[in-house]
Amino acid sequence: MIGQRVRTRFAPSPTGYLHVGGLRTALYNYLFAKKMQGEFIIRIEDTDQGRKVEGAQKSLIKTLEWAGIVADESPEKGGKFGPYVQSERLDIYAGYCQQLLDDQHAYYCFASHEELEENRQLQIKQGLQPKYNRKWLPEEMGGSMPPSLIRKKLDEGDPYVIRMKVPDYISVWFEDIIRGPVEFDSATIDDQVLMKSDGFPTYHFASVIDDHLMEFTHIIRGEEWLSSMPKHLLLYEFFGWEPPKVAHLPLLLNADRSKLSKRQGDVAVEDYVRKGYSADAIINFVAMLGWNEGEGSEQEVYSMDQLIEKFSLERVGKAGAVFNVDKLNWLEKQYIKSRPGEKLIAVIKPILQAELEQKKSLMPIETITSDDYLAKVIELMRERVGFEHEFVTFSSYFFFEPESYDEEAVKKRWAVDTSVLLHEFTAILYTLEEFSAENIEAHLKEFVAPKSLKAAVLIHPLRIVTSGVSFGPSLYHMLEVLGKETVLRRIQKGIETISFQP
RNA sequence: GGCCCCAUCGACUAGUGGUUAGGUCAUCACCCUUUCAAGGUGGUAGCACGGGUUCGAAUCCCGUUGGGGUCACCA
Repeated sequence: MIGQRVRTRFAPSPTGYLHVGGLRTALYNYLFAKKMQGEFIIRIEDTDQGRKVEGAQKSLIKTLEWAGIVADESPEKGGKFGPYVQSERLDIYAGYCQQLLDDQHAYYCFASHEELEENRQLQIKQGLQPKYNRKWLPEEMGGSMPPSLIRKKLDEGDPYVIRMKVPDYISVWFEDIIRGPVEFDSATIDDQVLMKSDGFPTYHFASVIDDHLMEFTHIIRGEEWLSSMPKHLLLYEFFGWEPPKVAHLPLLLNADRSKLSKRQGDVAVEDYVRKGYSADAIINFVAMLGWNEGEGSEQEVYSMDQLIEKFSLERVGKAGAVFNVDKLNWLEKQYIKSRPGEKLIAVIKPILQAELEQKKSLMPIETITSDDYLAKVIELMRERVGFEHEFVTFSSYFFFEPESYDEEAVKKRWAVDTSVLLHEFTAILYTLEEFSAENIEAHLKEFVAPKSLKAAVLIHPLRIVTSGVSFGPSLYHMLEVLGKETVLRRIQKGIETISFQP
């Protein structure tokens, strides 16, 4: 193992969407592998046929790739350690299970669900830890079940599971990269089922075998697996294999510090994608939930490449971290502010085009869908939006006529003489040869000065009639971008529909 | 309940025996400003508690409390 190339894996079960906690686990595995110039692999753990969801495997991988986490080996990509789907490796598990049976490290168990449940209830009632009572542990392994009876059941074809025999009176010890030494007493470890009655292995058995066969050097997974670590270690010992190094990540938490769950917000990466968060921000955010550069660094914004360069398991914290959307939102804004215009245009254009199929625009389509126009909108709006799609939805007046005028704004800014003033000023705008921000501003001030009025008496109404709302970018620049024709049309419409409310 | 893990501002965290306990988000105030943002300045706010060890503990040890995970033929 020394000097061996680092290999890590993310091993989700295809039961649905990708959980943000899963994304972070995948990310840390990926970052660590890449940092060490090693390999990152995706393996699908579909040993529970009942929970398998059609299409989940594909969407899981797709979402990871969307986030920039691309595997070196996976079910779709293949690799020399395949197959990478556990349901396609059944014969492998069967072989290793037989070996454990032969070596008396595992035994057949014919107990029914009812029997087990009854036993469990009894133990709980007695205040004991629910554990299998070893009724079917054979005589030759220290139990009380005669081989003949086991043989008979087997011959009759009764359904059975295969359990591992946890050694008595030993302690299992290991060193967690994040947590340090952890110790368990074997008395607290149950005789875990290795093979289910449907012939499929359990997670514990399959993952240990695959982790070994696929030559992973480091297992990085959530803390919820910490307590099943001793079972896995025992299996490695039974087989005489060297266990990989392990790191158990702290959990992601709800605001109330319970394990991050639905009910209290979105947990699926897909939910965040749908809301408009970018991969940059989500990766950055999730990376900082439990890891930091340390050494006095005050950097908050990291690219994937920077994360790879700086990541280390030693600097992963031990305590759970609350998934705080406020910080995510802030990060998203940071990325929007610094994202190159072309990239934003590429994202915005399809959104706009979809909108244009729903709604009619009075503006020239070729103009408003041009890169040139979109670039101008972006420059005016990039510090004012929280998501990329808001370039279209939040400031829709750059593409569509205002459908209404903000009532409160009108009430506050529309005076008795506003319509008249606007009408007069329109005449000036009409004559403008150069419809530029500077020119508009100069003429507006010129118009207003002799009347000893403040520019605000026109500025606010102009914003209302052209945008419909009371907030937005610099008015003059906004008018310039909208263009003379549109501005004149909207002023006219505004004067016609808005009336002074005393 | 047994076992295991964890514990610095509301949130994410820096800190590894000597710091006015630092940064970011959020929040508050002010500045900038036609609006909204962005930006700038400043503020509020934290070492869960109790014992040790030590000249000296956020830092080391023990305990308490609190939180979490896990105890399936689910992963």
